[in-house]
Amino acid sequence: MENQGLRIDRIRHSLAHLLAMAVLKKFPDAKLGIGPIIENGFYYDFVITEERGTNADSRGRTLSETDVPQIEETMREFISQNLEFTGEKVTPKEAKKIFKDQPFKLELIEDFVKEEKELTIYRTCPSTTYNLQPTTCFFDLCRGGHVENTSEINPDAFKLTKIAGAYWKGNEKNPQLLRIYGVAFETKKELDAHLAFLEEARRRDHKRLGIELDLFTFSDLVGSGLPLWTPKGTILRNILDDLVWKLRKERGYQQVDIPHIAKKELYERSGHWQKFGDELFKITTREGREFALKPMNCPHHIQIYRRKQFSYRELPQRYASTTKVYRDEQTGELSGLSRVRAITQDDAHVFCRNAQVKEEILKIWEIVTEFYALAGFNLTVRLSLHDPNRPEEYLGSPEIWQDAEEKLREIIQEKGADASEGIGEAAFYGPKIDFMARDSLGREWQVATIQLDMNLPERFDLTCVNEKGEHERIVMLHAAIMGSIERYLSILIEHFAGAFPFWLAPVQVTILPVSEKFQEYAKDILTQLREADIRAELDDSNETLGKRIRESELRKIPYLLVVGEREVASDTIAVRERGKGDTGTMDIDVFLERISH
RNA sequence: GCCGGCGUAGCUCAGCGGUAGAGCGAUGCUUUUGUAAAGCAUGGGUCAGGUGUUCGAAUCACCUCGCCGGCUCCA
Repeated sequence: MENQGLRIDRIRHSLAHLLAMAVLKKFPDAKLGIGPIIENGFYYDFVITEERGTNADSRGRTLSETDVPQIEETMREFISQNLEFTGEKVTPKEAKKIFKDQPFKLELIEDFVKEEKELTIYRTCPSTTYNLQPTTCFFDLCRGGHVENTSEINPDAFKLTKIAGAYWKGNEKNPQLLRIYGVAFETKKELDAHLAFLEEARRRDHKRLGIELDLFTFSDLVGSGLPLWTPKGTILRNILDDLVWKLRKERGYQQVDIPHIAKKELYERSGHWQKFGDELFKITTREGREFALKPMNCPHHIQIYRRKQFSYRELPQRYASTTKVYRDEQTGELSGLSRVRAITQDDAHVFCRNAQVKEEILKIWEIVTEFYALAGFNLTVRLSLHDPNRPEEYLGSPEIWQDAEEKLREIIQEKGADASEGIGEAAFYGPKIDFMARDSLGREWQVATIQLDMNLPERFDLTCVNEKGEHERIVMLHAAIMGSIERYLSILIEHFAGAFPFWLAPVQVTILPVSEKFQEYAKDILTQLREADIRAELDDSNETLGKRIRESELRKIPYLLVVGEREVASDTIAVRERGKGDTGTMDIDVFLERISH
């Protein structure tokens, strides 16, 4: 019996070869990159140039979307020919001969020789002949892992999905290749399920839903990556932020407020000027002084701490600000709310003694757990460590790092959390405990983060006066609960498909009078709801009741209250719940009671 | 930033060398509505912006801006 996972991998790998064959059939001069398997499928990289005419301005023909169905069809033809994949070991010389027209393959051969790896070449020989060098067979440099015969591949269980650019060997200094992606499964049923998942993800896309639900907008004049928040969207932001603040306040945090720019010198001292480089939005004043929009809040909070000499008795000092940071992301990296240039962080910094670190981290951990439980997220934990092979990317000595990382590891152990460890995932000033949330579609997102920082206190000489009257070095904790409100909202919108739970819905209740005659009663209900702090609206527009119900359902309002003759007579409301239809008539007090928990 | 695909009314889109269209939304009137779309009428566009080609450009070319999918990056 074959292992399921291996079998599907072999199918995907084989399809990558067939993809290359199909592309070569259409573009015999295509240069091949690599074609590995990936999650749910495979891809293959190519350079495709086809001379078109001989005049001076002839341009290389490149593959376009319209070629994809044809390539897919060719792949199916190959599958139906019951082709075999046969591998044999070759010498570098033999390999180079076979791939003499394939510069990328030649480079790989060189790499393999350097690494003293064995060279294997796989051969597939389709019955339809076409111009493949050196014979009609297709050869690929490959360590194996194919199906034995294409008859093992279900021709209806794969699909080419998209074309994209990709750098050779993933390095942006290398030439860019054309990458064709495909998805593949053992059965058509699995493929259909996957395509349905993609469709569902597309349906929930926050960029689409956010505009539809009128939560945010973008303006070409304001600029890309700079979302503008509408009244409804702002309600969402404030609800979330208030919640975080409430949890923080209970644990001794204090709000502080800071400007959005600072002098170059601040960021030089913190290390951000060097570390962020081109990502800083820089400003030169008329007097020629250099400022930057803040890329992080820690240096500002640090300066608040530095305003006076603290006694150990006054520690920890816990400062929180919900404020924006600005990063000049490359335009191609921007995407909806997930990746923006103006990022609202719910940022806090704890200045404390070494011995207080554990307790403070546990407090933040509590906030994180409580906050995410509200949206129904289960969190997983990752300990993000520095990469010892790239010391130039981090501040501070190896000893400091080891110490800090060990401390976090202990806390995670004590919490009994099942944490993974991510080498190279640390911040440049310290290791982190990161929290990941799994959304309703099963996708994982990094959300909250707790960072232990022993470096910035060093750089800014942060101390307290201890029991002996000495200046004692303190440590800093960076704690963001949502991380970025923009990003967290993008996750929430998709998680709930825009149907926010009652506590979060920008509009919680819409009142629908059956006709104009019941407007007064409806207004009376509206007042009562608003007095009870319910975010309620009245829809008395001149439309049929059915139409107004439809519109409110599409706006994903949690409750609709229909009031007409019967309700006026009995001083009640008819309650319709989102997605559930009419749930009956009740007194308004009963309704208020019902929604209060 | 790079590769590819796009940009037409508030939204979704058609038109693709002969001078601007539909549905929804908006506005007005009629209707006074009982749980997912009442009827009629009206308005609405420097066809993203710019420069060319052409007798003529939404349509073709080039540049800029913006969006989407990837790549690179994400402290």
